[in-house]
Amino acid sequence: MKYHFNEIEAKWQKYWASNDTFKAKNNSNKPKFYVLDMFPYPSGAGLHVGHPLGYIASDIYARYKRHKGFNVLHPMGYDSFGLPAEQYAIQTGQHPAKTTETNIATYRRQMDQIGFSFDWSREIRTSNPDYYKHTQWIFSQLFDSYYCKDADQARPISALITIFEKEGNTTVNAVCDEDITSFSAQDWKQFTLIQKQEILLKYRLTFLSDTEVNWCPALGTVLANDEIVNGVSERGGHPVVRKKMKQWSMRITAYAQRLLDGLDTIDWPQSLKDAQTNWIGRSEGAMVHFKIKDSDKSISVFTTRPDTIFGVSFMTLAPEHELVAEITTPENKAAVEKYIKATAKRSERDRMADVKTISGQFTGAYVAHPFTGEAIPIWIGDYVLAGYGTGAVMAVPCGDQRDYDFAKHFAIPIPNIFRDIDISEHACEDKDAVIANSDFLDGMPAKKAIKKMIYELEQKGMGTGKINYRLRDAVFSRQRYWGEPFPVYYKDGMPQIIAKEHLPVLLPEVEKYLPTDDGKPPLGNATKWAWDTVNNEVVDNSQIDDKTIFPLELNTMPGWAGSSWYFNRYMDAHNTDAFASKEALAYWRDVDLYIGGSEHATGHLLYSRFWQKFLFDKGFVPVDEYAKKLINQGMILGTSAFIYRWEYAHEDAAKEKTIFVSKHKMESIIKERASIEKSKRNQVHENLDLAATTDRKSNAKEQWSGFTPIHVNVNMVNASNELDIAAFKNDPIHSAYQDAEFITEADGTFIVGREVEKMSKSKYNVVNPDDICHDYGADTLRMYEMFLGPLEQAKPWNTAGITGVHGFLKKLWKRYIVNDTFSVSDEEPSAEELKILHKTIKKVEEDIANFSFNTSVSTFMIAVNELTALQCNKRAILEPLAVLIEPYAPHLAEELWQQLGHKESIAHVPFPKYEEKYLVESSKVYPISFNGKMRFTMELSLDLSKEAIEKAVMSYEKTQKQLAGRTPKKVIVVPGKIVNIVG
RNA sequence: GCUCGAGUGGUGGAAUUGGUAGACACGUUGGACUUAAAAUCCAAUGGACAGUUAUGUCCGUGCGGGUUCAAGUCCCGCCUCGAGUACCA
Repeated sequence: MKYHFNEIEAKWQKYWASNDTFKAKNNSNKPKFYVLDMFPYPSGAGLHVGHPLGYIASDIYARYKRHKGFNVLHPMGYDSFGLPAEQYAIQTGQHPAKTTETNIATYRRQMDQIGFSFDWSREIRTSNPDYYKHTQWIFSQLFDSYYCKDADQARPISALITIFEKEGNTTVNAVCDEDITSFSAQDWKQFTLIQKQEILLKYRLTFLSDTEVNWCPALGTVLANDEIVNGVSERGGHPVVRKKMKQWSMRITAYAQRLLDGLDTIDWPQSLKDAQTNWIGRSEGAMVHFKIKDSDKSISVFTTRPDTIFGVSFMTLAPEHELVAEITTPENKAAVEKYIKATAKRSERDRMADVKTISGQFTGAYVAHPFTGEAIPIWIGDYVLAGYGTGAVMAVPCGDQRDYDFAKHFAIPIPNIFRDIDISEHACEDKDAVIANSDFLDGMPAKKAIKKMIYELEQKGMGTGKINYRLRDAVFSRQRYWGEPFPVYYKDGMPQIIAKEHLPVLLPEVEKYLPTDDGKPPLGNATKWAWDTVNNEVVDNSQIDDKTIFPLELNTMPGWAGSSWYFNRYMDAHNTDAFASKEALAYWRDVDLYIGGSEHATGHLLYSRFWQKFLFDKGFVPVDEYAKKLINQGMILGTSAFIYRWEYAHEDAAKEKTIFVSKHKMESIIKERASIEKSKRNQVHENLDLAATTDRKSNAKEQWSGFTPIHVNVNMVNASNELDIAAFKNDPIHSAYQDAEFITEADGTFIVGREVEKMSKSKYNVVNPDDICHDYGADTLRMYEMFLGPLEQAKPWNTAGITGVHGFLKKLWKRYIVNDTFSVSDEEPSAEELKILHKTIKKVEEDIANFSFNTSVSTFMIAVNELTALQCNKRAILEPLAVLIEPYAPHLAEELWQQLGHKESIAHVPFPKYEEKYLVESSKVYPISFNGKMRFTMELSLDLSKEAIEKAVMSYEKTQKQLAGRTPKKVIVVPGKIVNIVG
C-alpha cells in the first residue's frame, strides 16, 4: 500500500461532502469561531496558485479551531457581479449570468480538489436575486436615513421630517450637502411635495447629486479613481474624460470620524490601518473667510495653519472654483480663460503628477485681509484642487514651500512672520518656529498661536475652527448591466423607493449590453423596465403614464455593494425575510479571523466598515466593527519567462524574418556588439558569430537595433530555463512566429530570461493548482504553499522545492505503513519519543497563534526525521501526530486515522494536549563564550547555582586552554542560557 | 517627497523577551542499492586560511558609527529594493 494521494484525496473529499463534516450549526454548546476569506470574483481564467494561499491559511486555522472544540463557521461564496463578465457579454452576446455560472463551476472544482473545509451549504453569490434582494433593501434603508451629529448616528428620515415640521432646519445638526439653506417650520409647510423631496435628498445617507465623474465613453461607464491607471481605464485602456453626471452617492463622510476611531478597537495590520487613516485624511485647522474687495461675497479657505495668517501675500483658487468667472477683471479675462482651458485638458492625475512646473494666472481681483484689511491678490493655479477643502488656498509663502515657489516664480512678495528665521532660500515649515510681525500672535509658538487665532476669528465672525477630511462621498452608480438594479423609480423626476415586500427588483433582460445610442446606461435597452405602483411589479415601458406607472432607475450598483455586507449573510444564508435572523446575528456576531489581500485597504475594507456601522446604528447588527482580526496574505508572484527577438532592418524588407536568440547567446552578442560599436561606430551591421545562420552570413546588409523581450508561456519552459521550441511554435497564440528562427546556445538548448512579476494572464506566467494537485496531491500543495515563506510576505512562485514537501509526506506515511502493511505497535513510547511529540505540539500551537505556518511545516519535518531515526511506530505517538498534522494535510491525516482503526472523521477529534513534563530537562548544553565568541559547549546540570556553574566552567580543561594563563576580568553566567568569559 | 515594510549562504527561508547565526527544505557534490534509470537511503555543503587527522584561527546577517559581558535583533546616520500615497492647503 503506497501513498496513492490521488485516490486518498478523492475518497475523503467525497466523504466530507456526503457527511456534511464541516457544516456549522447556528446554535451549539461550543464557543463560536468565524473564519472568513475574502470571496473571489469568478474570472474566466480560473484559480491560480496565488488564490489558495490565503484560503489554505484560513483553512488550517479553521480546522485547528475545530480540534480545539469550537463551533467553526468557515464559509465561501462568490462576488459574482462585475465588469469582465459584462465585457465578455458585449463581445460574444453570452449572457453574463451564464459566463458567471461556468466560471463558478471551475472555481468550485478547483477549490474542492484542494480539500478546503468550507461549509458549502452557506454558499452565496452576490448576483443571485435571493442575495441582492437584501443589498437593495440595505440601499433603501440608507435612503430612509440621515446622520444626526448630536446623536452621532444614523436616524430615520421620518424623525427629520418631524423636526422640520416643528422647527424648520435651523436647529438640526446633521450631515448634509453644502448648499443647504435655512428654512422655518412655516416655510416647510408651504413647500411643495417636490421641494420637500429635494431638501430631504440633501440629508439622506444615499442621495442623488451632480458629480464630476470619470466618464469612459468606450466602456460607457463611470470609473472610480482607482479604476484609472495613467489616465486610461484599468480594464481595456480606454480614454477617460471628466464629465458632470447625476449620480447616486453614499454619504460615507458622515462616518469619517467613527471609521477612524474604530481602527483602535480592531486587530488589523498597522500598515492597513495607516492606509485607511491616510485615506480618511483628518486634519485640524480653521475655516477662514476672506471678503472679496468691491463685492459682498467672500472666499472661504481651509487652513491647518491659521496662525500664519499675517504671512498671507496672495490667494490661490483652483481654476474650476465657482467664483473665478465672477471675480476676474475684464483686462485679465482672456488670460484667465486661456489658463482654465489649458488646465481642463489635463487630467487630475496629470496635474498631480507634475510637481515641477509652476503655473498660474492673476485674476485682477483682491480680497481683504481679515485683520489688516490689506488687499490680497487672487490668483488661480492648478496646484490647487477643486475636490479638496474649499478649492481655495490662503498662500503663506514664508511657511509653505509650494506657496513659496509660486511667489518666487511670479515675483509676489514673501513677508517673513517667523522670529530669527532666514527665508531667503526656502520656506520654513517648522512647527516650533516662533511667530513674529503678527500683531497679537507675536512671540507665540505655532500650537498656542493656532488656538489664539481660532478664538479671534470666531470673535470677529471671520472664521471657525474646523476638522477637515480628505475622504469624499462615494459614488454609487455604475452605467453597467451586470450589477444590482436600484429599487428606485422616478416620479416627477424625484426618486421613489420600492418597498421591502416587493423586492427583489430583478435585473431585466436586454438585447445588448452596451449603452444605448442616446448615451443611456445598458438598462436603457430594456423594454420591460417600468414600475407599476398599483400592482407593484415591473411592467412594459409602453405603459408608463407617470400617474401610476413610472420609469425605473437605469444605473446599477457598483461592485462593492454586494461585498459590503456579505459576511453577515453567511450567518443565515437562506433567510428569505431578512439578510440574517436576529438569532443568527446574535450568535455569530462578528468575524473572528478575516484573511485577504491588502489591495482592498481603501476600497472594500473601508466601505464594508461603513455599511456595518450604519447597520449597527439601525440596530440590525449587534456590533459596529465586523472583523476583530485581519491578516493580509502576501501576493504570490509569477516568474515570467522571456525570449529575445532580434531587432533588425534588412535592406530587402521581404527577406526579414523573426529571429529569437537564446539568453546567453544574446548576452555575448550584446557584449561583442558593444566592442564593435567602439571601433566602427554607426556602421552597417556585419554579421556576428552566428555559425548556425548561414543565410545571415552571406547577406550582411542588416541594421541591428537591439533585442526585444517577449513573454513566453512559463508552462513551455522547464526547470533549467530551457524553452520547448516545438510547443512554442504549435501554440496558436504564437501563430505569427511559426516560421521564426531560433538561435540556440552552443549545446543546442534555448535558454529563456526570467523575471519576477505579478501573476497575470497577459504575462503568460500563470501557474494553476490543477497540475500540482494531479502530480503531487492537494496535501503537498497545501503544505508547500505554506512552506514558501511567511504568509504576509509577497513571494515568487517556484516549484523547485516541492519535492522536499512531497518527500516529507511520503516519509510520514512510512511511519504508519511499512512494506504495504499498516504496522503500528501498541508498545509504550519512550521518553525520547514523547519529548519529540510534545515539543512538536508546543511549537505548532505557537506557530498557528502567530500565523507562522511556514515554520510549522519545518517542525513537522523535524519531528518525522527524528521519529524515523528512532524507527518509532508507536500508536501513542503516531495517533496524536495525525491530529497535529490534520489542518495542514487533511486527506492524509484522515486516511491514517482510518488506518489507525477509527470509524469517525478526524475533523473534530480534540487536539493533543501539550504537557510540559515531557520536555523538562535535567541538563543543558551550555555555549561557553570568550569575549562574546562561542568556543565550545559544556553540558551542565540545570539545578546548579550561578556560582556552581562558574566554578565548573572555570575548572574545565578547555576553559584553561582558551585562557592560556590569563585571568578573566568577569564571568557572566545566565543560568539555562549562556556563559561568557570576559578578559 | 511622505508613510509603511524589507535587505541573512548558490536559492526559499529559520533564529519567540539581546544569549551557540544559517533550523527546515531546495540545489550541488560524493557514496550505497540497481544491468541501467527512476525511486529510496547515507554523507558533506557560509567563506578564507592552517593541519596527515583530531581540530584550530580569522571573516561573516546592505553600509558607517554607537550602546552592551554579548547585537541579525536595540540606538544614531546612510544606501538599496518593494508596497502604498501624493501639489491635501
